[in-house]
Amino acid sequence: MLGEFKIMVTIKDVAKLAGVSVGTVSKVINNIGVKPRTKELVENAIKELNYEPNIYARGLKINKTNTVALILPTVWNPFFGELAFNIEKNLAKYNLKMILCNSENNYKKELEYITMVKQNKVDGIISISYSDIDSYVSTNIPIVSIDRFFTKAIPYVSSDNLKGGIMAAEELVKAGCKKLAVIGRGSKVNNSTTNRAIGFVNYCKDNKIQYKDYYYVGHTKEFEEFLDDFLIKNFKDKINFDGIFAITDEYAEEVINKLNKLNINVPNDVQIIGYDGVKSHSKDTIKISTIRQPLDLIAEKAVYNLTKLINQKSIPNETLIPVRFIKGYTTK
Amino acid sequence: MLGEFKIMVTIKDVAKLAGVSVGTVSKVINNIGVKPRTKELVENAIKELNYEPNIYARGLKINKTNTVALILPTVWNPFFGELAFNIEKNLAKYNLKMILCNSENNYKKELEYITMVKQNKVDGIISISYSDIDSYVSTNIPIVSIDRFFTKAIPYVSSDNLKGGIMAAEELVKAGCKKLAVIGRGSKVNNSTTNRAIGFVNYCKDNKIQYKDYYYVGHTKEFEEFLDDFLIKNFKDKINFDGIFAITDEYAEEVINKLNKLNINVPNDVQIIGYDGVKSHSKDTIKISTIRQPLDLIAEKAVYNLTKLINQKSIPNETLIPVRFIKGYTTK
DNA sequence: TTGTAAGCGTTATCAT
DNA sequence: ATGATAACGCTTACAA
Repeated sequence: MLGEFKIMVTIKDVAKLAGVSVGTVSKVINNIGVKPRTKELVENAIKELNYEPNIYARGLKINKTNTVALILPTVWNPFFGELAFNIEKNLAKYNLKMILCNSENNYKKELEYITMVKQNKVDGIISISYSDIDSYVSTNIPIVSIDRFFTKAIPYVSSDNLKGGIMAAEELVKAGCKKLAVIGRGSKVNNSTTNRAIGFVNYCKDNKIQYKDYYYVGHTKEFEEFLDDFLIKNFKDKINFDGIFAITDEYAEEVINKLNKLNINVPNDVQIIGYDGVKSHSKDTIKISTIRQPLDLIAEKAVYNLTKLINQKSIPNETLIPVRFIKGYTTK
Repeated sequence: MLGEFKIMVTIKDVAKLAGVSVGTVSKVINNIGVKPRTKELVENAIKELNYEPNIYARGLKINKTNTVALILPTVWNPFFGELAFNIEKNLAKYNLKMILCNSENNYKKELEYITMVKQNKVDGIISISYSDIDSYVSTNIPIVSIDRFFTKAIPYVSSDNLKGGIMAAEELVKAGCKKLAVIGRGSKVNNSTTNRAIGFVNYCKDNKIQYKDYYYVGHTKEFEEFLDDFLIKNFKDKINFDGIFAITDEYAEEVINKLNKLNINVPNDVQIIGYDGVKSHSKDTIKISTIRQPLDLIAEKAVYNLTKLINQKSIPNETLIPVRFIKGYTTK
């Protein structure tokens, strides 16, 4: 039965029982050349005593924790939930454990975890932060950012937002839309969403498609007004756009709900494409047409990059993961 | 700037700079009686050197990690996401970090984490497991279970399922229902859902209300058939029940969708109450009438109990958290 | 009140 | 191939 021994059994006990030295036991544990016969002896002793190496003693020597901190705004959210799930899964491949931190966008809590790296509590950090902590973060700790880049040279992994924006425009056009609009909100430090809008706009310009840009930089509260304004002005009496790219699925949903209230039918009057492709759980299906971020691949790459960093290898500063259009009911 | 020093600064360096002994520095760190003047000296040195105690060295001595493992099926799910969020939040109050493990109901992965307690990697465990790991778990490791109880004396925290079942019946009756049914699925080791059904049935019996029990013990796949069967038989030509208690919101949704396909209107023809009251994110609203599990309180209590356990204090084997009925659109 | 030093369990170096 | 031992950074008796 597990956990049966209150008293700790140490490498010394194993050595004594096996009739060898502690050094030899250590070698067996770490797979360093020992005679098969000796190895067997030691392994038997380990089994018999139910021995587990004490990770503190080991950590004190080799300065590794095999633990990584994941900092995100909150895991209570389908997007971050899916991401956290995938990060943990990928860390497990490297035998790394994940400490989870809900920063709730509080930069102090974020910094606390960065301190942990120095305390040797974690080997590295994967961070999704939209706070302005750039000036506190030094580049010589192993840290990988997801979804946004810092002003400093902290490597980041994100979906190919620019391409995603292009794709959204492309798909709306393919579906027959003639008058496009992009709507969404972003902060100064969040370039992910900005890039989506830029990609969209670029495509329209390059292909001479009529479009209007309603990308708003500022706070959530003001954006509500901004959004209402946009809808009233453009959909109350006439229908000014037949294709809308909402910068996130959340905004897409909001737009759809509000359009419904104005008696505008989606997708017949207006077609809508969102961004993210969030699923509430692994078997969930996507309803809104969207540009899906492959969170499994983003997680995989972020973890891979972090392990490189932990082992002092260099990695590219930017890693872009391709996105895909998923058709839902909001496009024809 | 954080993380600026590659070379580790130790307690010795602090002692030297402050002109005191390492013992004194240690005392300052651990708030043990030192002269104010000395304290100041040491604290200045700490600040100047940007010193952070090495948790491994400390852990080796005092055998504490200030880390707790949370084992759950998957964080990629609104219910567990909310729970994980709240657990982390409450652990933080005690200065405890949370290692997250998605077991995906794989008992081997669960056991791996239980081993970690022995390795001193974590101080304790909070586990939501529906696997049959009872025989592997010893009671002398600090572990608190959520939502189910083990055959062994492992303390658990859960919502008051029995009361919840009673409440569901009560509310359906209050809303005018005369012919009730409870439907849902449970496994042999999951007594949470079983208790909900029992509570429901008991209330009906006690109050002489017409009811039928469709609680199914077995696998998900078979249950699909079971559910279809139930609906066809009871709602295809006639309407046999006007009030249904679904053991979880998920099942409630399924029932509603399938009833819609049979052209049965909810709540006019049939009223439905679910269980859980899951929110996708903190600002989400509840749509289905439901018995809500207060995951914040469950988390709080689970963490509290675990800290007691870690400090060798005894705690009650069972902790029940009251539930509340939340009215949604599925009841009148 | 402060300093000294042993020891926590492991790894790694150096002999053997 | 194996054994003896120093060292990792800290806490904690105990001594001063």
